[in-house]
Amino acid sequence: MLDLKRLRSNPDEVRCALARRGGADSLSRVIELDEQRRALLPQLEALRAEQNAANEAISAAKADGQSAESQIAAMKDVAARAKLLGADLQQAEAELDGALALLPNLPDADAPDEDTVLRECGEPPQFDFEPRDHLDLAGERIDMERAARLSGARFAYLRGELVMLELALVRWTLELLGEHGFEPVIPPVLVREEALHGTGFLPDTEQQIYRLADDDLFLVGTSEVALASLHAGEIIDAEQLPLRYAGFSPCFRREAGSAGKDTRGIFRVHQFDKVEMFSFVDPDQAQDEHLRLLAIEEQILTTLGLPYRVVDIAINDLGASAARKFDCEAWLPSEGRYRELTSTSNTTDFQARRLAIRMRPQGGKPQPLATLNGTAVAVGRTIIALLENGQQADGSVVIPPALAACGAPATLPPAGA
RNA sequence: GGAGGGGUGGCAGAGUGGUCGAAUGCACCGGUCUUGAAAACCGGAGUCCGGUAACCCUGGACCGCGGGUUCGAAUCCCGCCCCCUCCGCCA
Repeated sequence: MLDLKRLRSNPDEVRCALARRGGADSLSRVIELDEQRRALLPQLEALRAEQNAANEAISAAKADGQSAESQIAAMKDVAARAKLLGADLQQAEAELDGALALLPNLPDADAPDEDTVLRECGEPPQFDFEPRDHLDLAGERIDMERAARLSGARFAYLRGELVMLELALVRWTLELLGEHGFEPVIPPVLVREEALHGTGFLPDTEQQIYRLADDDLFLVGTSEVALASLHAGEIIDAEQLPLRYAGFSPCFRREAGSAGKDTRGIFRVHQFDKVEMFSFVDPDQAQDEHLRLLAIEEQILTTLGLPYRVVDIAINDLGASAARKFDCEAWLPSEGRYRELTSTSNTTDFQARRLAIRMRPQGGKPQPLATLNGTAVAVGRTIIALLENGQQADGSVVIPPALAACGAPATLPPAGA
């Protein structure tokens, strides 16, 4: 949610910023509705003031044992007018809220118009054989045919050593994030609609979200939703910031509209596990924190020995809540190209405003804070990258030594062995 | 799932139609007193939306959330959310 006051006092600044992502038109509608609201509000408040004054007079009269019939009769009319005006105002506010909710966050001035590769790190492995893809390497340890029988397309059974690999990966990541000051969290994955509105996934991406109609609950596509809501409605002392959380949860995505895309394997599935970083910070620290999250993502990829590149995401692909976004894409030998593994967004005060999360500077007034999120490890895709980059001629896979300490096997035997 | 009870300011806790934004206590901040501290005493303090350039001032709103009744609602009525107790069920 954008700041109405800023929008009012600097409409041109906001319009220019929004124009970069094609949202300038809806801005005029918001301004119009805001003016409408502010025209109605004082009228209603004047009537209320009149009522409040009359209430005192009536109570005083009654206390003195006098009749207040004439005043009560007069106030009936005022009450009736206030009721009508109140209905108008309510309607105007509802329309304003609706229009405001449709406006995306203002992009960072540095966010590019086109995806921009910032750097490539690590060397894609050279094979003296034709590299296999992750499904071939995994064999029945990724069982999609049986999963399809159970649940339909884009589901998988993860089996055997790959389960141990996942658990080691998660454990290792949470420990690493702990060293960076992130508290581990396992959040609910079924949430109410407000949480999705608050994080900007609604009304932006409804077709991606599973809904349990009987219970009015939604399955989250990322623990970002639950972590952001952790402090919803709170005022946090500035000295307590930054607050950093590492959420571990399954994620659910309908993938409606991606028919035919990435249909082989577990690159794009309806359910996957993910460790997500989430930070609440002073707005002045938001850009630094964003770079910090990106650095951690890179540290993880580097330690896992995965070649990757960093992409500064184009404004049109930011999503409603992000002002700037960096993706890390890992090299996939079977495809001969980089594919998205992690993503980190600076959502500035956009989510904090919607969720009413504020900070209180020492002795000062509450003000919005900034929130940021970043993938630490998207387990499924990371397993893909580990399998494909660590593969040997015989189909076995060498697992990065860092994971051994958390219980991962040093090598995975070839499929079917 | 069944039966009851309850949601009031940072916390505890009064208030069942009228000068209630809300008693009282604790905690908090400032002051007086004191060599200093404690105690005592005095005072202050919430959030949001307008009027405003404005943290002064001023109008309005906020007693879980949303409606309704009424001249007037923390208080009465309806719906929803949440918490607690008992029974049943259950990983």
